[in-house]
This record gives sequence, C-alpha cells and structure tokens, in this order.
Amino acid sequence: MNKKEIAEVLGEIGTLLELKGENPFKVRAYQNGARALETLTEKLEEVIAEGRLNQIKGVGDALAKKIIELYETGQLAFYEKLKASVPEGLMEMLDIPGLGGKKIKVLHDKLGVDSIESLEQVCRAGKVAELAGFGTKSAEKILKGIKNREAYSKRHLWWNAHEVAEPILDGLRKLPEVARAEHAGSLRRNRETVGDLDFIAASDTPEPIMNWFTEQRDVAEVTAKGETKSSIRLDSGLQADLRIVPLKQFAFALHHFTGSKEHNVQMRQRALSRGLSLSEWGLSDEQDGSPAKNSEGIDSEEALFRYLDLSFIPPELREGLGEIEVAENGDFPDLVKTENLRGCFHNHTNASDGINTLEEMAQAAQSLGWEYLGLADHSKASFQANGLNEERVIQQIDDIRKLNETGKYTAKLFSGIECDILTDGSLDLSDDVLGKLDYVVVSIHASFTQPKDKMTARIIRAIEHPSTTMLGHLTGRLLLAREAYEVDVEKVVDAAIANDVVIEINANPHRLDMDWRHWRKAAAKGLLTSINPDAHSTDHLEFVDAGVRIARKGWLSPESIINTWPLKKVEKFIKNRKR
DNA sequence: GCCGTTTTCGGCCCGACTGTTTTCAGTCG
Repeated sequence: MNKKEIAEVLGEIGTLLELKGENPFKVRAYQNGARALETLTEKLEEVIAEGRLNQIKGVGDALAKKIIELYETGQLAFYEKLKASVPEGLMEMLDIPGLGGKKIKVLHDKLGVDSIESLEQVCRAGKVAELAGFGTKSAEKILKGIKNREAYSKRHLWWNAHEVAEPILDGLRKLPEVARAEHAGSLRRNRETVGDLDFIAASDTPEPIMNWFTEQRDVAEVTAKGETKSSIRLDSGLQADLRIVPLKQFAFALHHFTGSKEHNVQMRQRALSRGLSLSEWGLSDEQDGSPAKNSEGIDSEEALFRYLDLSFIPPELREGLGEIEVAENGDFPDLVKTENLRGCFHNHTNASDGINTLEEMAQAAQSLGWEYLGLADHSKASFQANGLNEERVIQQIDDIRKLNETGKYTAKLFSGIECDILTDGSLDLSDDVLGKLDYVVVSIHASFTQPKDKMTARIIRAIEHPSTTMLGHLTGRLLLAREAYEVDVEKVVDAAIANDVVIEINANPHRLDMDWRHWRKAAAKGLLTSINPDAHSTDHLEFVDAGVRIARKGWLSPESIINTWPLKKVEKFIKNRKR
C-alpha cells in the first residue's frame, strides 16, 4: 500500500473509533497520524527502511507498527476487526448535522440503528425523542439532516462560494453598526473547494447585525443564533457563519477563524510554550487568565504574529505545513499577484471549441492590459472539440502572423496548440507542424484509466518531445466531479525540469491543476509554471485570478511564473525551448 | 495513541451554541 492509501486507512480507523465511543484523544492520534503521512515529503519506503517512522511527529510506536503492516501486506488485522464490528451505515450518519460519534453510538446501542434508513424509521416512530439526551427537536433535526444530506455535505468550488460570499461581506460592511468585516475560513485561505462560509465582524452592538444576517434573502434556515455567533443555511445548501466580536478582539477572531485548524493548533502550542493561552478572544496568561503583557495593542494579524516573534504569514499559507518554522526565521517569498501577469498561454478560439474569435480574444487581452496572449486550440484527436488538423494549424499560424503584422492590437499573439498526448505518449500532430508553432502545450484528453506507471511514462514521453513547451492540466481532475488520473507527480516534475518544460497551473476553477500541494517543493527544485485560464471565451480570461490564488497557496513568486515575465524575456524563453 | 526543560503519567487548543437538562454533554469549527 502506498502513503496515501495508508493515510486513508488510518483516518478511517479514527472515524471508526469515534463511532465506538473511544477516547477522543486516541481518535485524534489516528487522524494526526493520517495527516502526518499525507504531508510526509520523503519516500515512505526509505523512512521505513531506515527505521525512522516513529521519528515523524504524530507517529509513535503503535502507529508505526500498523503503518509497516499496511505497507508490507496491504492489510491490517486490527483495522479489519474494527471495521467488522461497526455497521457500515454508521459511517455515513456522521454527515448528518448534530450527530457525532457519541450520539450515533447511543442510537445504535439503544435502538439498534445501523443505517440511515433505520434511523429515519425510529425518528418517525418517535423512539428517538424518548431517549435520554435526545428530544423532539433532535429527532426533527435528524430528519431534516437526512432529507438534505446531499446538499449539506457537499463542498463548493472556491469560485462559486466566492460569488455567494462577496455580496454578504459587502452587506455587512455597509451596516452602520459594523466597524470592520472580513471573510475567514477556507475561502480566505484560497482552498480549491470550500465547505462553508465564515464572516467576522467587529461591533459593540451585535443584535441588529445578527438580525440582518439571519433575515437575508436566500436564507433557507437559521441553525444557530446567539450574541457572538449565528449560522444560516442558504438555499444552495451552503452554510454561512457570522461571528461578531468587539473591535479589540477582531484581529484574534480573524486569525482564529481563518485557521486552518492545524495552523491554529501550532500557534496555540507556540503561545503555550511562552506561558500564554491563545484564543479568538486574545492572549492571556496561562496560569491566572490575566491579559498577556502588552497584548492590548494587538490590532492586526501582523501585530499578533509579531508578538509571537513571527513574520506575517499570508492567510493562504496557513495550512500547518511548515509556515510557522519559516516565519520564525524570516520572511516569505514575495507571493505573486494578479497584477503581475502580463499574458497567458492556454486559450481557445472558435477554431476549436471556444466561442470567441481570434480578434475578440486579442481585444480582451488588450483590455486586461496584457502584453501578450497565447492561443492554443485543440488538436485533431480531440474530435469532440473540433480539434485542428495540420492544415488548419498552418492556416491559424498564418492568421495570427497577419493579425500581429496589422498592429491592430497591442497584445502580441503567440501561435500555439493544445496538442493531445496520444495513448502511447506520442503527439497528435506531425513534428514538422509542431516545429512551426511558437509553443506547444501537451495535454491528455482520452484514455484516463491507464495504470499509474504507464500513464507516467506516457506523459514523460510527451514532455521529452523537442517541441513541447508546457504540460497542460497534469492530472485531468475536475474538482468535485472527476478524480485525477493515476500519475507519479514527482517523476513528471523531475522530467519537466530536466527537459526545460513548464507545467501549467490550469486556472479553470474546476481544475486548479497541478495541485497547490506540490508547488513549493517543485519550484524549489527549479520547475517553472504558467498560470493559464484554459479560456474558452473572453470572459474566462478572468480565471487567471483563481490560478494566482492557487500559485500563492503553492508559495510561488513571480520569478517561477513565466507569464509574469516581460514580452522580450518570454519570447526568448519559448524560442530557446525549441530544440 | 502521542508526547516530554512539569519526561513514563497525565495531560492533550479553546470556546460558542443547542437541546436537554436544571448544571451540562455533545457537536462544531
């Protein structure tokens, strides 16, 4: 079993133990162990061979033994036995709001509930309301949760969540009682998907704000309403939380609710190591609870980090992945901003499956103030997308050359192609035609189910083609819709570096591929990227903003991103790429 | 189950809200 699969098993053990009513700290130990494996950058094989498993923070002797058993045999007796002792139906009951391990255990032990169906039956029969610790409201809430569980448990694309969140934040800021307001949570951290929305507001008079928040249009349900916190469920199924704190606590609350959980745990541990307790309300003496010395002046996150001798950690880096160690020793790289972009390279026109003409795309790029735009329509194997054959490619090269010569648009147009990587790793167009293009993006659009080693070799062969400039959407994933295909990312990254090939950040909000989790390490090894919107219309060019957010999340600064480079430098780069 | 200038036991991040209870457990983030 590989690292990822083992981490999944450990995580599931945690859930199963939770359902058995085990010690919550033991549950967390398994979850921590799973996470430690997921974020392990070394090869698991080597760590095991060198007997260093239990040196990983969060992995002790017990977990190390289980990891080795899973790694060597693909099975774990402890896990099999545990799984057999918990009805499968209990796992999915955790998705129902208000039900956690303890309540599910009671329902199972007292009423024999072993599935969502049987849970619904006992609720309707009035048996749940009679249980100690439950009541009529609990039963109603469970029934509602069952009815809506698909909508409630669904995550949302960052792009869509952002569209919902923006007007709410604007509305909050316009209220006279609100001194400051921000969004927090995974939206602020630029995660590719968002579970719910978090808003933080500063005010001394929370009541009218809470009323406004819970009475907005599109509110399907108010699930909590208090002085400092309210929760609503929107018609889309998306949940939104609002916290209101006095202005003095705003920085602490904003930091706290921005998270991540892992980042917060580490920050609190850092505070504790200095005899201080950190919460959303401030910093206090761990012993007597009095406010920490000189902490009353902390009115921004910058000041909070400074107080703990850390440089400012940008929100998107707060994932508990080593950012605190870096902040201890100095500053972060100068993260890329949307205004650093001077163009982009993976765009379609109506020659293949885009909806706008070449000229409309050129005009749109110019309106964005860009210096250049690369056109990369599909190649002929993408028949469904009206891909271009050799003849049409030659024609388009000519069209682009002529349009450039008219000087009609200030943005220089590059002629490229999004060339299909065929099943065996060869490219879909003749070498002769590929050689005539300014640049070539290579992508996979078919045969997604090849085994990992075959898929990896296929992509690497395409990378090694002398005309290849960059690799498009590395894993083919569609967020929340289609899994990535199996591929050894590390090997592909190494091959790209060895061949001077760029790996794009596909900025389409459904893709955001290659994943941000790989970029910090890959860029440190020398990999370059291009933030590409994969635009199929002029409107789609704005997707680059989603790509910039992911690049920031991957710790990238403009030097690693070729479409932040000036025209001359980019021209030279893609020209020199041709071998 | 993990971890250790409180080191092999006894902690483990912290607080709000709900629903049930009548002082608090469970859930959630």
